[in-house]
Amino acid sequence: MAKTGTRTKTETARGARRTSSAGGRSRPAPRAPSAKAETPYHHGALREALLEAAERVLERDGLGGLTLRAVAREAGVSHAAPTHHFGDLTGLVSELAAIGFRQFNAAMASACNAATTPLERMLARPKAYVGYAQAHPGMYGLMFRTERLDYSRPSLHEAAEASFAGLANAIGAMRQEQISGNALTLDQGAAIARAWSMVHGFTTLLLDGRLKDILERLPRGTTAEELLEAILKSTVVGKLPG
Amino acid sequence: MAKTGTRTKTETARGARRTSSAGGRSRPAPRAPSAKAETPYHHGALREALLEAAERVLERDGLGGLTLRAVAREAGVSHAAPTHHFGDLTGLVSELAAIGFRQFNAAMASACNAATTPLERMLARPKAYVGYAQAHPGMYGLMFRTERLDYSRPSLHEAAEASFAGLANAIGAMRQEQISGNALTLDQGAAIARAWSMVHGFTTLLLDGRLKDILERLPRGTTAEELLEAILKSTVVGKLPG
DNA sequence: TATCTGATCTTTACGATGTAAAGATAGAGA
DNA sequence: TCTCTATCTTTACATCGTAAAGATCAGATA
Repeated sequence: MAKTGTRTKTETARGARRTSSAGGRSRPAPRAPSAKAETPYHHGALREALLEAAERVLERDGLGGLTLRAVAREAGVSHAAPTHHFGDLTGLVSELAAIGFRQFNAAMASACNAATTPLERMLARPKAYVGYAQAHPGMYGLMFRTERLDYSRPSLHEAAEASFAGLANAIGAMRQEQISGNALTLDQGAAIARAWSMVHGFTTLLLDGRLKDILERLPRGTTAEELLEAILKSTVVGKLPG
Repeated sequence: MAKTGTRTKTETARGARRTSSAGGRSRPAPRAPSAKAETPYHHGALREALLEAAERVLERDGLGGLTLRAVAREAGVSHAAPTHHFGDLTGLVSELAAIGFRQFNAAMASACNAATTPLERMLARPKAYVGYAQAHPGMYGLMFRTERLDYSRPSLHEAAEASFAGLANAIGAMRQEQISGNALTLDQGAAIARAWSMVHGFTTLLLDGRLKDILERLPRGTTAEELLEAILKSTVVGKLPG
């Protein structure tokens, strides 16, 4: 998609760069954490810097703004630099999505650990799911909306797999069953797919603003979180263990 | 996204014009159906032809292939012709999405009408929902995945609104309540959001291939439809009226 | 120490896209 | 017949992804 923005800056913002001039330039270990200052010659840690830049661009300008060239600009390198580290846009996007999945998994795990009562244990995970998506809508869109993901990349495959495993285990715990990785009964599969579908669907619709109609018709001031909780409770009624 | 395809054809394929698609394209008033290879001067019904071309491109090449220029090529007109009818890509995409919503609503309505037993009545709508998405994955992606939709366009707004109204009514019927358009109780809102979230989430995950893991672990040969049915029945257990 | 080598980054180039603006064309009315 | 206007085509430009060739630096080697 061609950007129609007003920016007309010359592509290679080499002005900020700094030619070696400062003869000393001893940069043994990659970059002291002294932020910008000296732009390094070979940078030293471009890969990580590009991923961080990409996340900033994503959350600032949305999925449509996440381009190879925009990321390169954000990181202050030439537009072709990312290619060397990620191959192509799909590569960068996939690595960023892997980071997203890891953040996502960590958020759910920590929420589960913080839960104490059975009811809390039941609600913690889905609430963390939606909460992460609300806090990082760009990342969530990257993980679940983009078509440009390459799941054959080990990092992405593993992170996404871990996400699924966490879900399956949570459902298994709720049903007081051991869910083995191998086979599932139709009942088990339905329980997993149902939980995932509902939370993922809710999140997608919420981020797309499609639940606004419903929220506005609810008693004054009802939040999305309250709606989610009502859904979860009605779904799970009478199924609390113990 | 720059296409990296092999095509090198000159943009304005003014030679191959006419006779291409056997797909009807009746063109009412202008041009007697003499079927001579004459390319029409002003075409006469470009707007409709472009929308039909767009749907073909979408289902053939996916969301990423749906570009203004590709649609213009498919319709055999210059690349800038669509602009006059739709303003920009968002305009064309939004009008096409409106068509999709109308098809979608019609599919669900007819499925509901065909249902006879209470159980069928309960399953007909969600099954038609998923069925439409499976039959028209490109269209469904256009309606629910694209960010380039302009809901301020009356045609799109109305079609999407009708879709929501149908859902709300169905839930109301299931709960044997009259759901007025104005206000909703938390219970009602939760029921509507829950149903929509679940079916939409299931559809999205299914189209994205994310349910493959589950399906493969289920008893040999279990289809997505059977999984959906299991989900629906487990959700609705003991709530059938009558 | 001086040079070579490979990895990293920059330049340059090309075809693709969306969109704006100006030119051409034909159907409808004067 | 002539002009007007909506429709369609050409031309132009900024941006995008990506390939390929040039520049630069870190570390190994001689």
